[in-house]
Amino acid sequence: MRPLYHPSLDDISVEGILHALSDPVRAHILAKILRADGAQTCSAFLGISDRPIPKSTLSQHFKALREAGLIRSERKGVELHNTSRCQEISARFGPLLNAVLQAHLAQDQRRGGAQKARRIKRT
Amino acid sequence: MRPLYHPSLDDISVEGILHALSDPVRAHILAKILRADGAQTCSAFLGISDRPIPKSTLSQHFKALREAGLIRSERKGVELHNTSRCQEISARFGPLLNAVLQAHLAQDQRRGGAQKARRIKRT
DNA sequence: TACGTAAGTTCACGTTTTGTGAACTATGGA
DNA sequence: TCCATAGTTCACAAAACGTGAACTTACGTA
Repeated sequence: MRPLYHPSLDDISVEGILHALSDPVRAHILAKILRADGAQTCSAFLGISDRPIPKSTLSQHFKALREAGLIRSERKGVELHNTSRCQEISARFGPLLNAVLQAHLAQDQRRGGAQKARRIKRT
Repeated sequence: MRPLYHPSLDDISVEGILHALSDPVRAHILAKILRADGAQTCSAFLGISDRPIPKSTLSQHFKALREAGLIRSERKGVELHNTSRCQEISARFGPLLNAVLQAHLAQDQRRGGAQKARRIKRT
């Protein structure tokens, strides 16, 4: 297993962030990590969407978020502990991240996803 | 030639906007259209990047922006007049668009692209 | 009317990216 | 030592992207 790559702050790009968050599943993942008190494991997200996400796909999503600089992942035993890098990001990119997350959230609520959003929040 | 498709406000999505603007060329195009007083034609952007962009590629970029709901294009004779839909978008999506454009701009300036940004501004 | 030209679009096709099942690699118990 | 669990890697099919070449449309100009 390769070591986990995390870009330095300087290597994080606006286009990378936007691309990573242009996928609603990834946006959900980040939002939930951000909301959580402690770290979140990958498998906590297997049922995040209405259709179940395969493990391999989920793994790629985490890799995408990590390599875009949005999360930090540490191996703890058999699992991965994911925390957000939102603070660093916001310090460098200003209101970008909040605006994006907030827009996704508002959209979820606008859509019938009122139920879905609540379910995710609870989980 | 097919008619130009413009999504209604309700059909515009956060993920669509982010995906469209995760390409720096498209972000530049939108920024310039927004800055311009009147409408902008497509061919005004042939030299927007350091390497010249082929016409066909440019055409696809405009289509992407249009179908994401970010610009409105009207045929005027032989050319296309493109204007931004940023006002509508901001009314619905709040600070999202400004944050994204601002982040791109700041990044351009941070990079050696200080020159490039100035050149584009002038054009 | 018939040409020529300029602005975009469409098509075809090679390249890249994405999603996913299957096989694999840790790690932590019993 | 064996098993289960978490996540990764691989291989490959499907989708998205970039671009040259051919095409369409509109506008002169003769």
